[in-house]
Amino acid sequence: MGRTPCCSHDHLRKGAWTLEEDQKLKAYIHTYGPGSWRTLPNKAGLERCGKSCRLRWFNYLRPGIKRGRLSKEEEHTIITLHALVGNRWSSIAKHLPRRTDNEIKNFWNSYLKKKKKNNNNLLDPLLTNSSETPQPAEATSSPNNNNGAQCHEANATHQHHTNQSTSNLLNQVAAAKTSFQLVTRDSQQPHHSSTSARRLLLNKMANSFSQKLDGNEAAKAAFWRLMNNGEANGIDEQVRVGYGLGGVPTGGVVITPSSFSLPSSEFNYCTDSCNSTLSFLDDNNAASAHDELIQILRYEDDEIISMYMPDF
DNA sequence: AAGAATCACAACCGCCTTCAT
DNA sequence: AATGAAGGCGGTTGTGATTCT
Repeated sequence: MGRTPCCSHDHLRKGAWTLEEDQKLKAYIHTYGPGSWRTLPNKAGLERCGKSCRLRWFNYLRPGIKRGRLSKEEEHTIITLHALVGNRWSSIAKHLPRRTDNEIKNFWNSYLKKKKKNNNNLLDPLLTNSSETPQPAEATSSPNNNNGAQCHEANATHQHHTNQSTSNLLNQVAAAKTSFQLVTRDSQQPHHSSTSARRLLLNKMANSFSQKLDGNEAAKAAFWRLMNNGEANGIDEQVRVGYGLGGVPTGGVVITPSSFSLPSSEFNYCTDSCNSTLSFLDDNNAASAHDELIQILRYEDDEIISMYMPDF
């Protein structure tokens, strides 16, 4: 025998809440506090499902909720966190005080539509609604990816990138406004391993470019030159390694122009400029350090414009 | 000025996990 | 241990407001 039912769904109101209903809900919670959503509607004199009351309270009536347009900083935070954790709106919301997951979700969905409209000349699977876009027949799931939707999108992008010449891609890397983000499955790396993890991921990225584009070692060398001598090439990058994002089980390495602002207060990360002493890890060390790279996101002007799924 | 298109966002739906029974 | 509702969450829809043509 389980719990008693939350409420009979007969004769319950739906749709927009009236001012009177809001006042009843607020008055009840002010007196008795939130919770016990099962019994709340009856006690508060509301003809609503407890679930509906909870939603109304958390997304609209709760004190301290910040409404209105998101600031540029908040947008950056959302974009960055979304790149790391995906559509985990409640997790993202924890890093944006006074904002609700619903609001962030709404923002992202309308943001995506805007970006899709603005970038319709770019092959941009990350920003493309897969339900609206026919997928290539050969785009299949990769065992490296544990997210079905992202996997689908990522492989489509991978195909796109493999069709580009190395020089084209490196030119994009060289463009001051282009940056890459590497996202991994596992965030449980201890902080002290960040450096080796970063080196491993950079190494994989470089290998990926050389192997998957045209197998040209020169491409990898060029990639490293760009990464290691960014300043000399007019590139102003930083490499940041972040783990343990508020307990969210993900992490990543972010390579960005220094103008790209990460929510540093929310991350437990270390910052380290690329240097010329980066060494390639051997396979054994690599496996123990961090071999869970699942995707690379490409940014321009701080906005994600494509995603690359390596097939290591 | 009017209709169409787009945007913004509140609210609902359904699935999954947690937990009371 | 099994059951099933509550709670939490992400996806989606409906609708009023705004902008465009």
